[in-house]
Amino acid sequence: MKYGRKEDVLINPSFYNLKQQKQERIINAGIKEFVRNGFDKSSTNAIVEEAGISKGSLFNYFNNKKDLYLFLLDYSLEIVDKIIDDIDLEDGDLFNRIHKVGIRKLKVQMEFPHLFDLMTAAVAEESEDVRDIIKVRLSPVYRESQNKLYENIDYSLFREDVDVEKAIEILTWTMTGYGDKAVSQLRSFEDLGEFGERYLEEWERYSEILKYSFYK
Amino acid sequence: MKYGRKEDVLINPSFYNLKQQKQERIINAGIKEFVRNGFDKSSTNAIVEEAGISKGSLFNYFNNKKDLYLFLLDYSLEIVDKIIDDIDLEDGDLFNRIHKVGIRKLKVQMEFPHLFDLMTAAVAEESEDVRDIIKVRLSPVYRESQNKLYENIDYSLFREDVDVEKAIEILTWTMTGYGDKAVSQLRSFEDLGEFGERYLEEWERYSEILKYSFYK
DNA sequence: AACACTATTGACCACTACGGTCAATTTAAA
DNA sequence: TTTAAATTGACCGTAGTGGTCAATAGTGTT
Repeated sequence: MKYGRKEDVLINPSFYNLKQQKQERIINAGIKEFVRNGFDKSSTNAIVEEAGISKGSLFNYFNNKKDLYLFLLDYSLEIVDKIIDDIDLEDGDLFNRIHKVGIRKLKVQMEFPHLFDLMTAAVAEESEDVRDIIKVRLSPVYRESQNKLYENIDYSLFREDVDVEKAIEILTWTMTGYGDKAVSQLRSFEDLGEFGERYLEEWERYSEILKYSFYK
Repeated sequence: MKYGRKEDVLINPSFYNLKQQKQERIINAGIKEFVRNGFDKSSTNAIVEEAGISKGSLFNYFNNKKDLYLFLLDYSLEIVDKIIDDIDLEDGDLFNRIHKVGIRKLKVQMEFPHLFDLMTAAVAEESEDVRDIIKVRLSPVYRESQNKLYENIDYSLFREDVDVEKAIEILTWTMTGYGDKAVSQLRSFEDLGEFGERYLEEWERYSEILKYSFYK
């Protein structure tokens, strides 16, 4: 057989035959461990324990630790790609655009809480085993996302006396800041749907403050 | 001898006889490793390598890994305490107060780049060997710092239609955001003094934007 | 009930890195 | 030259690593 030999692919296709719930448990367990400890110091034992499967199963689905990592990275990048693709370039209002992206991100985070953290961790990853290939796979997505998120933005909506670049930075930092705060409070909520609504609603308050400050 | 037995103290006093430069190298190496990997996964081998001393020396100065960690934590907390004590309660302008604290923090970070990160990492530390004692030592300082930083602030300076609580959050997130950005750019500068000046100068730009937005 | 086939397990392997020790060596002081 | 103190790094028992694979459990077919 020329194509599809086991050595060529990251993953054993039988992984996709698992119940979706189990797939998600494995994906989340892997992401969580790699985010927390980086590639080298992450333990496959810890992953199987968190996922509630055996070591043998994990290494049945994935050839080795590295392939597992790369699968998770690709998995995350595809999701980001979809979000980027969905950006509506017609709407030049930065606050609208960020709000829409926020909704999409939130929905993903309900299923995969640390998925976006994996990408920021990957940027800082130092392990020689994966550093080079991370760069190859990550940088085009990064470039694209940065470009498209700010493409065709209507800067005339901003007040003339405000430094647009710095304003956008403040907006970004506020977003991540509020995101972190929300995640840290998430433990107390059981109904993630309700939490999501509250989250988006309260985000509007922050957004309004900055919009009032930065817009004409 | 009743007091000062080696078992009772975190540190062998001969550590203080070392040249200050060497002390700082050891402190920074330890902080860096513990911040990056947490207590359990931090390696004393990595620390001695980074510090440029031998394993025997490290365990001569400190009884064990745990005492080293606690020494570094206490060392950091004392510095934070000093900064808190220096807050001028007469000045009710939040922006002024934060600016002054920022200057103090910056000076510390010139000598100990990751010192404040050790405290935020300590909050999230999960190792059972140190988790309990961290809480005991950390929480009073945290409480004090939060209280005093916002004590006697003149809220009448804020516009009536702005949510002060959220405004302060935005200010905090902008501070940490810009701090992170600055640290990530720090590699390219050799003269830390000059960098510090630029840093504070540019911080003023962000501060002005928010001040203009939030104040009457 | 008996069979065939796949999915899943966890004991096990060779190996690496760990925290900590201490006899031997270097350095500094007297 | 002698003595004392500071520093080293080879070495120890232990624990945890990524990965394997014979054995077992589970499922569907006849």
